Amino acid sequence: MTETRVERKERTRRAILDAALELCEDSSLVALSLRQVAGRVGIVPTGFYRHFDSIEALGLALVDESFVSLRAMLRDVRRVEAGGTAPVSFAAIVDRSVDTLVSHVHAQRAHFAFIARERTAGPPAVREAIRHEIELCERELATDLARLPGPDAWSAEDLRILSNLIVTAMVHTAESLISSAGRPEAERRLTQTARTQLRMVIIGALHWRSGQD
Amino acid sequence: MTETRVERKERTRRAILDAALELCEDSSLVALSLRQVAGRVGIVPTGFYRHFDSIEALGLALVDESFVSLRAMLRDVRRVEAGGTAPVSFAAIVDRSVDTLVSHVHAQRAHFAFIARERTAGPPAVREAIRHEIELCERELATDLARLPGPDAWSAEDLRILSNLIVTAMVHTAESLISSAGRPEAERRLTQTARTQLRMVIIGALHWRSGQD
DNA sequence: ACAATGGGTGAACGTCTGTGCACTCAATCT
DNA sequence: AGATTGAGTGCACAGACGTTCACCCATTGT
Repeated sequence: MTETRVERKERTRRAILDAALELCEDSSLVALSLRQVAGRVGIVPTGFYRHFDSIEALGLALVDESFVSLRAMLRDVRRVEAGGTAPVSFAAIVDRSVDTLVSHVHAQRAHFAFIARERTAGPPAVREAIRHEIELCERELATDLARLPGPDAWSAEDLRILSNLIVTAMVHTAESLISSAGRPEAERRLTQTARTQLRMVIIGALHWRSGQD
Repeated sequence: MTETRVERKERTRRAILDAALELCEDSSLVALSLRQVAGRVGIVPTGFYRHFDSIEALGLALVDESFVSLRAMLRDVRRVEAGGTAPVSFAAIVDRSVDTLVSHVHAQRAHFAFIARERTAGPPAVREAIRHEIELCERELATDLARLPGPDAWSAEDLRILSNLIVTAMVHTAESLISSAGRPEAERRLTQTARTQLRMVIIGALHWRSGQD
């Protein structure tokens, strides 16, 4: 016996998740059929039920999996920010953060594409799950920002609003990166755009409540 | 005879467009079937072909229609900006612009929801059409911004990047407004968030290239 | 008055869909 | 050793799907 029973089951489950991720890449979960997935995996349609109750349940599992990738990215970004004890410039933080985003989007294309797509087009339960996860990310970002120098004038509400803006911009950047796959010059351009936008936002936030008319 | 022949055809065409817009509201175009649409309209499935070659062609027509609504909004925003001859504050421009966005999203919910959803989840041709239209909007916004006071330090590239950021934030605001339908307090909160974000971005842009570290 | 047009019909096709049910048989438990 | 479990099978069903074709018949152009 080279494989235990639970191992074999887990392997099939993984194959189903991978197949689903690939198959819905150019449409959406709502257009994905149980039979397509089973066919791709190499099992009979009814075998699918041994692992998931429905395509929607599969979708929720894919949400979990995708956000593991996204949180890994956030951890990397945070590690950069808190890197040395010496104070670093905002511009440096921005550049490193964008680089981290780009490399993670490359490494986990399918997961980021899944989130971007199903966020607006998935089954209601999937949409809601993604919305909730993103909200958690925004809250995490807000507490990170609170630790940065210069936020004395930022209220809790301002932090929430700023985090929301930054996350929105980064989600959009990820979407664009995904749809520009394999066009390096377009990607460099997008990267530069993201850097500039993030800097503008930070500068705006730093002058917030002091530079109003 | 109360209706001419072309009128009757146009009426059926409209009914198809409306039915499709409603039916794909809680899924996506890629999950919409020709038979569902025909059934809702009250014609036999084959009758569909008298008006469109495929669901995808229908989708492209819906893109056109939806962007008529979106451009009407942009026209309203522009009218506010260029309102009087007296110089108005950026804050006032922002407030009025956000109000205009909110009221148009209310009035044309289905169109804005369609754009937001199919932008990432529609058939490839539809996605591309939407991406292209949004890019045109960004260019228009860039030329509008160039006319505003204070942009002496903004290069053409800066304008493009700034427009992209603003459009992204507003698309996101529209998405949120749509998914918060019928919860007035959530809507007011979103409106306030959008206002603050837009102000932060403008302030950041105004300090751009002068307040860098 | 007559012929042509074209929006809408209705049946039929082959294919794909989700799901139910009885089954096998190797891995696991007792 | 023997009983149990459970992942995967195979068949069958009813329904939805896109598309074809020949067919109406009211509106139109002549």
